[in-house]
Amino acid sequence: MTGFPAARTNADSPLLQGLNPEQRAAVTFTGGNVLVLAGAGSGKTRVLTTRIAWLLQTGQVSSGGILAVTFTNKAAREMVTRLAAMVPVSVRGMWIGTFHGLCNRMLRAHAASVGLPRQFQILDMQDQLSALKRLLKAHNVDTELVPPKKLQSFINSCKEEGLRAGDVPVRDAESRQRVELYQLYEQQCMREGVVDFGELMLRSYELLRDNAAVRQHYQQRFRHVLVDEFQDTNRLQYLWLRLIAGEAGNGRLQGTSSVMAVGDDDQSIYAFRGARVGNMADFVREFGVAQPIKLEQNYRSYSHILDAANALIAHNSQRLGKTLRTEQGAGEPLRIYEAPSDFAEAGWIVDEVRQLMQVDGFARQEIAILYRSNAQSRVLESALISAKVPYRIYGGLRFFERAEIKHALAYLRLLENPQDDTSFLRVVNFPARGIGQRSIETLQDEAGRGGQSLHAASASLAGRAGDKLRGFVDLLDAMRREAQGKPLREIVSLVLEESGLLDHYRGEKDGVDRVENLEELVNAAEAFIAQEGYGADATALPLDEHGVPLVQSPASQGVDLDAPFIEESAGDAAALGAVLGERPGEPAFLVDAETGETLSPLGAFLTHASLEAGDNQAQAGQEAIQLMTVHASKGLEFDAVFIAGLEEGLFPHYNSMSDRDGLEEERRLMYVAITRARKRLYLSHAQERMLNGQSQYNPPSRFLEELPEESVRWLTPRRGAKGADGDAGLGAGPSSFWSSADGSSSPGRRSGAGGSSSWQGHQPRQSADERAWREAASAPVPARRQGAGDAHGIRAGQKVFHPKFGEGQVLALEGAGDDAKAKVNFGRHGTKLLLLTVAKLTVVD
DNA sequence: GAACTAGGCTTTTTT
DNA sequence: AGCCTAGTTC
Repeated sequence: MTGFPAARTNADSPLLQGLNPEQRAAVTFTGGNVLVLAGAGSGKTRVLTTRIAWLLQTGQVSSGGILAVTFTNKAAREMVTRLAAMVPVSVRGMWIGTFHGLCNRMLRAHAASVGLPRQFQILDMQDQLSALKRLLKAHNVDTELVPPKKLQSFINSCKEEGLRAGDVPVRDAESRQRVELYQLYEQQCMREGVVDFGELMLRSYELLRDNAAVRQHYQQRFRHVLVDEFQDTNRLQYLWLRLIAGEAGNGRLQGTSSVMAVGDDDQSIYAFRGARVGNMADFVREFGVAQPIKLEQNYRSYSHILDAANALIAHNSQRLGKTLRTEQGAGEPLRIYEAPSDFAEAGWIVDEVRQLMQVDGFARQEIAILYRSNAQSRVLESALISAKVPYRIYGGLRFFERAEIKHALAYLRLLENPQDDTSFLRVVNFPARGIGQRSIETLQDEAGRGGQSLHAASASLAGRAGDKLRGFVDLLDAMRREAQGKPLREIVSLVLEESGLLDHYRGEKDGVDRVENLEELVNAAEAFIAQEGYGADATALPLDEHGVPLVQSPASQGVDLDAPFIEESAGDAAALGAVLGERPGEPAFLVDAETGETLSPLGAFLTHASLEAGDNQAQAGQEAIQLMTVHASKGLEFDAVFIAGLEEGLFPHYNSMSDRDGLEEERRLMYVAITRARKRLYLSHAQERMLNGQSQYNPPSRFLEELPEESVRWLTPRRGAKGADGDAGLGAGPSSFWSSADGSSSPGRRSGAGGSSSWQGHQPRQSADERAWREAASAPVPARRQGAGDAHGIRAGQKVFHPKFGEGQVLALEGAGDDAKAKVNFGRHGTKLLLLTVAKLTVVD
């Protein structure tokens, strides 16, 4: 590969300006494969993107020879953006994406060779679970004995290890059954033309392993492979990389390409989903890494924060070894606060947040509150709401995972692939069209007999059920016909209307948000088209979710492949079967030369929806405090960070405390949390916490003990020391608990530094809230009256409490004995007629 | 088929 | 406590 403007050698390239010696060594490494141990905040992404830019600029590789793999779409996007800003080369032609995104791309290009229909759909976890439930039902397997979720994680972990059902050893009847179900599930997926996430990876691996031509093609194409977050790779991903990097079949590595694996063993926090830190050591051995490069210079945090992180992680026994250092000053020590309750903890955090903003001038979006589990966000949220501090919460349902969106996507998938039974079942009776369980079971039996899809079987069903089912199928077929040739936006629109989804939600009293989301889906479709270049310009290349063309344009194949700054076109497509088809007046399609099948804009959009579930919060970009789990915070950084709920059992979590590996992963999680902070770090724990509906009294996290004395400051007397907190300990009953919680919110309690302004106005607010809280928490005492016996301590006009609907007023009573009912107005929840023998009603005095 | 209730479950999460 | 599923009743 020649032709780049004279390969400038190292030192004078502007790209290398400002890099420290280790970073520079990594960027310019030329000795084959290398492992980069990149500590938190050590400029890892910069090194990765600069290396790609440097490789291109020095003419060592053309853009088509680059393969860069990340774990999240966000990371891939970031890499593309930064790279585009760095070098004037088109990022098209480079393979930059997530493992799954790239595997998807590979499978689409070779669909016929891997035995998949070109328009195969991708199952997300939800879809997979419902497919499994259906399978279990069809085979009369007791879900008590084989919980669907267990089966799901079994299958997924098999795939993560690279194991097909036939490869899994069988020991006893139970494991035999699981393996059989794995096999049956696979058959079901193939029949329906769907693949799960693990399958994308596994099938792509098998393609490379079993098809020498394909393997050699990609091996020769990718001269440089870069892997981000290498500590999070699972076994299969490792094997996949080995093949890509030049392993010949089962033989040894031949080293056709150079691999740079970048990772940090101390930040490995995904073992629970198959990540294998051991891949780092294996990589060093099998890929012949002479000397790992360590990036230990931290550009993010003050030294108190780093000292704390280093001291904490030193408690782990299994490490490759690495110590972060910084040239920034000491900064302030970490502040540790003990609150009497989770409620008080939230109150304290909000006060500190306000002080950070008002007194210290921190920007809102530069403050993050981190916690171990999502359940903890509630208290924090309510404290922020009452203090009127805008916040943004990560996690939870994402756009494409919302029920109404999944429904709409199911209709769209059925247009694309009528065999998709999971989607069929999802919407066959939604909105309700009189097709009940019985009809569906009959249909499933019929389909099972003929080995047909539900769609196909509908034609041969007799009776009223058959008519109704045919009505549904006709509707789908009509929509499909109508969608023919229309732009994606209109297809989505017409499906929303004609499926009856919009009408359904418009008629629902809480349907406003859902209607809005559905309308948003139309916009998302349009944005997808605009961004990906479909349709609008028939000569544009179809792009995948990272703005990379799915295949090369035939027109570009005549271009000098080595010309500088020209879109690379290595021609996998031409070489291996896929060509870009363009028809006058129609959007570009991806065409499989072997089968002639096409991937339409709709197909591409559906793939996009599966692979990238979208943001979870609508109000992105707004200036707000950031709330998220520690897991979600990985890769981010903030000026000020709060880590809440540092209690034994919560962080470290119970389920991880029993073995050393689990505990060490928790400690790495804590390490990740600490290293998110640039300037300030606040740690807190509560003596009492409501968890799963009951109070828990947990001692402070052991991780607090593992921090160096010099770098922390306790704002409250350290546990064990005598102090004002003594009264709220373990033995405290409900009443003393609440009084102690109240006590904590009095300004006088605070031993930390000033900032009194943020304290004003806090006290009354919290007391009011706490009163409401207390009422809600103490009101229901279901044991007090249940059953018919004294059913009628209840009279009209009384105030009652219902565990679900809250407080309400009894409007009327009717019936008697076991049939006695009360009509109760629950305000916000409306008026309900409740059977007194059943409903858990309590009289409120 | 729809509405409602009872009962079980509950770490983290991306693709 | 809150969410989801299964079961019951109208």
